[in-house]
Amino acid sequence: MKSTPVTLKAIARELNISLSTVSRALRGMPEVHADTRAAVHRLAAELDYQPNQLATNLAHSRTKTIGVLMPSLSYHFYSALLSSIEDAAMLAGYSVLVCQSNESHLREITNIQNLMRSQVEGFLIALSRDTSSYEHIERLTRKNFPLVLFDRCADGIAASKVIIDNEAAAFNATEHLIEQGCQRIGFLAGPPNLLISSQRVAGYQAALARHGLPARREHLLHCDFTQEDAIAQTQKLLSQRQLPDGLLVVSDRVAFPAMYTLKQRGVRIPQDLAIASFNNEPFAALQTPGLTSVSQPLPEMGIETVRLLLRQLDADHEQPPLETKVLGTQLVIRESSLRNALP
Amino acid sequence: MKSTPVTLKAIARELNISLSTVSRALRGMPEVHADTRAAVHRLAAELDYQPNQLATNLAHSRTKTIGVLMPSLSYHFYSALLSSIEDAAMLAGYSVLVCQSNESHLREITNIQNLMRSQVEGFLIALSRDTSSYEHIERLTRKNFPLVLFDRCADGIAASKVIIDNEAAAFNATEHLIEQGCQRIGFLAGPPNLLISSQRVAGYQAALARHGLPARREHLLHCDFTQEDAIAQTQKLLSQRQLPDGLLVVSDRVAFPAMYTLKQRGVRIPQDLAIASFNNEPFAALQTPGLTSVSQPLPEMGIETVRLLLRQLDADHEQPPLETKVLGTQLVIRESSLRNALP
DNA sequence: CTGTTAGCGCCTTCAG
DNA sequence: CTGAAGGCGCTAACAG
Repeated sequence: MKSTPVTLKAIARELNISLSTVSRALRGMPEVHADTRAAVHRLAAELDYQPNQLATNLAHSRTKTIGVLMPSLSYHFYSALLSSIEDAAMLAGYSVLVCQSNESHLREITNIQNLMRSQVEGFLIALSRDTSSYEHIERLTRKNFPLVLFDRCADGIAASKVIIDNEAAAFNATEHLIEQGCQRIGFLAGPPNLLISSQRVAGYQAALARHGLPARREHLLHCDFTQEDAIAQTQKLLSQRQLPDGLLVVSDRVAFPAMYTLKQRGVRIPQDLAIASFNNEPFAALQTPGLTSVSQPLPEMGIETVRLLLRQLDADHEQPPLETKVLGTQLVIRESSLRNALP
Repeated sequence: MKSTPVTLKAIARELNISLSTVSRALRGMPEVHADTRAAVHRLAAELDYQPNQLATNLAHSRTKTIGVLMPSLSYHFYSALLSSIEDAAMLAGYSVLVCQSNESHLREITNIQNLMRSQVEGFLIALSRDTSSYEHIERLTRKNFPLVLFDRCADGIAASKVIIDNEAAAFNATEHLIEQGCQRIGFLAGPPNLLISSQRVAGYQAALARHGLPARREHLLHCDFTQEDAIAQTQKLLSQRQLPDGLLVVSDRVAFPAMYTLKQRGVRIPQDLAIASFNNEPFAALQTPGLTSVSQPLPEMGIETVRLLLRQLDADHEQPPLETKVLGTQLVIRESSLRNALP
């Protein structure tokens, strides 16, 4: 049996004063008599009064809430990023409503609708893997609804963005493998429709070209981010006539199962095959051998994402300035790619 | 410049009909003329009308929302559980508001307050590591506020609970190590104030006793769930005079860094030290050697948790029946603990 | 310093 | 079938 919630009206009645006085007292407005204020606070505490945020927000027509839409919280990358986003938002007095698209285009659309209905004041979105058209996003931008895309972006959407320089990062990682003596470098890339995929492929190919290495078609494999597909694609790679001696991987969560599969098949890392990956999740350091991986500046990314959104939120009734923030990355080198140092 | 949102009033004015007719039409109430209804729907679609959920909820005094409070979404266990909770809740027409306590007692308290203000109709809570008193929880139970504790529970709280049989699971895992020939089994346990810790310790000690093995004080180490402490405690274990030849670990996220440290130090797994752990995260299978781990029925746990809450939600104005649901687990045996099969 | 009044956007009687 | 009126809990002028 739930007791009826305590309202302003209730404590006003109890104290025989007006509702608005109670409201003022509780919100610490100056023009309330000390005694009244004290009495109100005492009773409120006693009754464990909690303001109804729905009502407050409705009255204010302002929720101070932002909606965050991510592919999946079970990706370490996103859950870690979420923490930093929440912190930055809280610092600015905003709270956060999170939704997972589960990599589904459809769910992304309904999530956006739900968040809209919840009156979020702006969006932070990383697109789902299966998002193939951007009508739902453009509906927001057309209304000038505050929006920042991060990590998973798409070309041609007129929105602020926070990304890393995927091409440069892939270039560097590939070049690192080349410097370690790799001649035939494969790429376990992400789904082809994701921009992060194609950008990383571009960087990878640029590095190969730069060093006069051929970009073999059969060494470029696409895989979604599931463990099953990671294993399947790795096996596919292993079934080829000419095996690669270096491998770039689109993300650690693909690289882990790939390494596992390789080790199972007796491929020595890095002697037979050197590996470099993206994201530098905590487990990368715990792999045997330690996994070389591109570290993304998660805290900074969260802060920047929120900052770009706040800028739009504050620029009320003005043309919000669009901005694309490109963050730097760092290749964290571990044993999985270190062949030169080998005996 | 954000355009003003579309309201019922706006489309009523536009159509020269009353607001309530619009409301009825949009909600598919039967008593609306087909033509009116069509016109309303058309305009609503054209204007991309989104009902203001704040207002709806306020009018209904019902949010159909439940609050979920977890230690951290970056633990795979919790993010996976969240998915199943969200699915189950959605199926019942509820949405979910998630908060992370970040293992902090204080944050847990403020999270509960915030969720209360957001008018959640009930709570699903896994206690934080640092939660040392339960006043904030009992304040809820005293009001008969719908609440289910899961995974991280505490004795003496009068609430429904969904847990696994920690003692039995630890017993089985320990016994498995004994059967594999381990004589000196250590336990990298969790923080002592957590019930899951002490229950697992109890099961571990019971198994030792059952098989006439001594429970050495120095082989029982407590560690929080951070990677740093996992490594530190493992090193502590290794610095002892008599090393254990078997090790139970409170969770995979502790076991992974522990295995890493052991391998670094040249300890062979399982030959020198057999390991079993809890949670059976996806990466457990990808370790070398594969990590033996207690698998928890995540989907079932999410469903049960929601079910117990719904039961309270529906039992409006009646004494909600308390229930503790104990779920079974399964020990997934992999190479990290298989000594008998060794050559 | 305090009370009254009028909304916020929507739902729900109750009359037509 | 449709409209008008009151209310959800709170805030914000506007008077005293």
